[in-house]
Amino acid sequence: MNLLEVLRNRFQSVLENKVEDPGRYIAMVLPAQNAQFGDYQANCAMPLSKVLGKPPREVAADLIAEVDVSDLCEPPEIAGPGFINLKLKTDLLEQEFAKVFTSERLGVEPVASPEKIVIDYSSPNVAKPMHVGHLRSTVIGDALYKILSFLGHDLTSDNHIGDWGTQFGMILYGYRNFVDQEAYKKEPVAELSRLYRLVNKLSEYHTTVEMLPGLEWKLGEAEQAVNDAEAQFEQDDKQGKKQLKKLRSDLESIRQSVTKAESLVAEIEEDEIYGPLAAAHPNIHTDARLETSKLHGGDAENRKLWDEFLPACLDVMNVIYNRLHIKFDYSLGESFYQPQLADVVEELKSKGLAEESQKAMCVFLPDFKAPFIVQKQDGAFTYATTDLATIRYRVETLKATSILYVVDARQGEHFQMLFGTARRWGYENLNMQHVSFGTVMGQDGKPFKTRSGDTVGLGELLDEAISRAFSIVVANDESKPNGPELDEAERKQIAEIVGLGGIKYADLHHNRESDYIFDWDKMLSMTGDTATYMQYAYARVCGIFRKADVERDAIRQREDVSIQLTHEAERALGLQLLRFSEALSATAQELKPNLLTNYLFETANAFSTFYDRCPVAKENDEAVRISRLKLCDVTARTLKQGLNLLGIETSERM
RNA sequence: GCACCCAUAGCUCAAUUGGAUAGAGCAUCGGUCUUCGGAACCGAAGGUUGUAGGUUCGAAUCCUACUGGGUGUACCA
Repeated sequence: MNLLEVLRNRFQSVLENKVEDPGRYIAMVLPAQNAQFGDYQANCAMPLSKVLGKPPREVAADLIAEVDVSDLCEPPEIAGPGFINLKLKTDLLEQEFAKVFTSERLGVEPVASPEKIVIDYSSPNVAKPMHVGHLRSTVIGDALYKILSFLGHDLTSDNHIGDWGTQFGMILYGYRNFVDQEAYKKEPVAELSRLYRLVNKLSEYHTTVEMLPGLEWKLGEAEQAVNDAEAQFEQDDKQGKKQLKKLRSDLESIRQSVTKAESLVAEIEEDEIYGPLAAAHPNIHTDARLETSKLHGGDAENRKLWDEFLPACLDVMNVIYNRLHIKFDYSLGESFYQPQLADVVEELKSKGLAEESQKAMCVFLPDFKAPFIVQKQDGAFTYATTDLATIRYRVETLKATSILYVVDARQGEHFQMLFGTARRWGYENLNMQHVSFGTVMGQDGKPFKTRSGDTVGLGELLDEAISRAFSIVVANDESKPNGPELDEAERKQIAEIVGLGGIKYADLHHNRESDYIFDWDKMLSMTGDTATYMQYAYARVCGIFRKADVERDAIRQREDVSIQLTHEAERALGLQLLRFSEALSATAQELKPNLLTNYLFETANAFSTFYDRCPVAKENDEAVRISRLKLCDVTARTLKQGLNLLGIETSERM
């Protein structure tokens, strides 16, 4: 049973007769902010006071009189301006706990109307090595997949791999001109990735050289503007001051771009290897694009190379996914939709949605100045086209009623336009949602650069996490009171669980919408609000059963002993465990895994307090002992289930 | 230029979407300590929620202006 829902239902039946729109008032029945106010609170009396024309405390008193919660709660109390504080009866908690105790699903009921949800996450680009940004999408997406599935929805995960874009042209060009066959044979993907970076660098060089005069001219203009403004500033007011400041900051940013451009150009030209290469390939930028359009146009040679490169790239990606224990139902990359793109554009044209503008085929949407380009001047399709084809496929073939995109916030505008176009195209009943997340920043507070290629590789990241976890596992094992308990293989396995859990948790426990600073030490820290803390709590519960030599199954048979939540810490833990379903609903509602991590942290916390205050195995009174063992059992199952839904594993020993 | 986002304790982040005294973790200081697993527990200190107004019973949250930062912005994905 979802306690919050039950309470809301009780309020609903009364509120329905009082106001037109009970919904918003019902939503004001909430978990208590502070334990001193009870377990739940209803905050609707204050806003209702206006509608009903009565003082809020009087409204609250009426509500209390009419809402029948006597079977659930102690008599409600009115506090402050009109808050209604609700404290659940302990014997209700005990009854409910008994139900959760015997429930496989820990009291979580499947949703009434399941949806068919396609969730799109990870979506790396085959040419570039995966980095922490992909990790964030992957980890959040996988957690949402698991949570929504557990709640009873029908989920399909789809890894929309970037395997058909401009970057492939660069690889093709690189392979044609610069490949080191030895290296390619040894480690094909590493070599391809080198080629990509090389071509990218050289073409960046040429575009920069082209841009530089324009930039320098702009710099001169900006300097002039600042000088003029300074001359005239003297008698000017705030307005002028502000303008000057603006001009100066413009100047500064242009100056920076010029410096950056100059140093890039100098770097290449002075380099013994890059310099001659750049000189020998003046048209690399357009030629690489040409390779892309040859591939798209069905060129046999390029297609053959593509067929050769792609499996190798996928293998490398799959190594990472396997290590993270993440699987996809589908991995339909951009190339999969390639044959459908022309048709999509035709359809858009025939429906009058797409029109030609500046030789490109565009969809113009009311709220946007920029067009949504579905076909470029040169006839090539864009990722907008692919994304539209993908929507059509997901709806018509996969039967999706809902599509979730776990993608970087920087693509927000793209998705708004995509959804806008899709709705006009005929998918107005489809629920499309951009599950946006913030940028992963470096220690300097600036976004991780992906182009320069000097980001932390995901493989190394996992290695580092696991090796740090290993030394902690060893240290802990060796300091156990009765000597070490784990052999080498167990230590390694636990280190992996702890290390990977640490990495995933670091991503999940932030509100996904905010940027966050990537920090090795925090990510892999083993204390505080971390996966380890909860994994450790789990291992301690298991330790109780093991040391006391009690089978958890045996405890489940003890129907003769009822649960008792007499001690303050027992009651707090019991109530917390009953809220699992509430936490999952909130997580699914907001698509925010951090709501679940918060819940689990609070649960582990409540357990640690209980564990400190209430003896379990040492307790002499058998009824109390069994009751506490039951609490321990549900704690263990809740932590394990909750962590698993986040893609984090547990171990009975650590 | 236009659009969107952000600013919360020394640091990293929360805040159930407008609720009561803004909470955690880290770091700091103090206590528990012959441990049912101390990777623990309890406590203290730390805040004019960027600034100034406004809306109302009530604002970190909504509105306006300002300051400082970020992102996107016609053919990369």
